Amino acid sequence: MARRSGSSGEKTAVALHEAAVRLFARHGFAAVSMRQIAAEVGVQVGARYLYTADKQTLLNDILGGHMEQLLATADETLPRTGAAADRLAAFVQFHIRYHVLRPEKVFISYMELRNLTEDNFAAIEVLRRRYEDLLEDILKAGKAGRDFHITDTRLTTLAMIAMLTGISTWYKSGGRMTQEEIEAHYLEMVNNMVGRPLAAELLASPS
Amino acid sequence: MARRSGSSGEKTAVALHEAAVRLFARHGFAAVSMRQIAAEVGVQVGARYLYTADKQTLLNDILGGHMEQLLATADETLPRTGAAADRLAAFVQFHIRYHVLRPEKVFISYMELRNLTEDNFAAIEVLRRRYEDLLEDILKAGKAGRDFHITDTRLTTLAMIAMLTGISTWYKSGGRMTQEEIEAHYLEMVNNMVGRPLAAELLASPS
DNA sequence: GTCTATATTACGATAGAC
DNA sequence: GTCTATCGTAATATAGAC
Repeated sequence: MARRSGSSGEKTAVALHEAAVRLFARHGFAAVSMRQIAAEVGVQVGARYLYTADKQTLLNDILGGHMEQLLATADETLPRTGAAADRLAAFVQFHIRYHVLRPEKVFISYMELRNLTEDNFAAIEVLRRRYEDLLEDILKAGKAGRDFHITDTRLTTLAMIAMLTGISTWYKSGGRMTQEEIEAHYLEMVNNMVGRPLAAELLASPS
Repeated sequence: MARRSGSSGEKTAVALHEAAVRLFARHGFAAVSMRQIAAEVGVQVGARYLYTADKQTLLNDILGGHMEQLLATADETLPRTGAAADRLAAFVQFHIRYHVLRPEKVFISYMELRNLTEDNFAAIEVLRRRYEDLLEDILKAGKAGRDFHITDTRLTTLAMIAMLTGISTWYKSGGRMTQEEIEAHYLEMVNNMVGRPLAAELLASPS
């Protein structure tokens, strides 16, 4: 993705990357041509190949870049110590906010995995697993400390991530609920899932 | 694959449908050509058009057929009366079993929505919403009867369906857990989500 | 850094032979 | 019921001009 020098090419590089993300999200990788991406930013197809060797590399750059950035941001945002319940709440909030802000990249990163070559796919899967492990480590800590009542941390991890990521399939800002309300509600459901139905009990029997 | 001498059109029709499902699931609608589908069952591309008017109709037939069959099977399988908790358990079991048996159609029905024309998409969305409402009606009944402690039935519906459908992204028969174990575990999580952490409490403090 | 032009290949869809 | 042949279009990727 490096393409240096003080050229106007830097602007074009960014524009081409963003156009590709937008078009892939809307129509799918296979349905979008290099011509369309070029046209979207106002250059000809020949210029498109100055920035990425081929279409496969373009997809891999988008997916790999997304996962790398997700992991880097998670690393610098999430606390590594403290009560498991607090760490879980932090993860839920982080995951929702990060994904709701980048619906297109999230969508592509899930939908276009099968259009990666075998090697590229394997590398992305390693990153994906690393992200899942951030959550599973929290669940394991909570289970070990008897804060969480979980039968299988791996299955719960997958269930939670599927549930949380699903938000970005329907979320629109300005919808029926604010992002804060959605976060609060999903946190409540996540707490319930780990056997800490605090909010539910309070709501069910107010004193 | 094999080419039959006096083969009937009915066999070819079924084979072409199944080949399309398999190829679309593996490579995506836009990435698969009518030629490939025909070749997969051993006929030429000209014959492919004897069975479906065009590629868009083929996709719509697959997605529409899947949703219609899902709704029909749900209608004849799920109880419409009884305790909300029992109806919820029945829904969870039905959903998991139906989806785990048809991973390819489930995958396509979610991934290829954007490749439908506007009209076809709208029709599929109606069916999808109708299925979601089967679950939401159960949640509403449980909430009204104070069996479930739910803040927002619509949000909980979407969260549960995302969580349950996610199973088909990783499930392989012969994996670490049996299908029965997976069902039991997901039912436990679903019960927790609606504020009925029965299993978790029993496990946490056995007498 | 971007353009135009082009080589090569493949697509969806149809027509007419058998 | 299926085949072969074909039309018109568009794809990826490259070469060379400016």
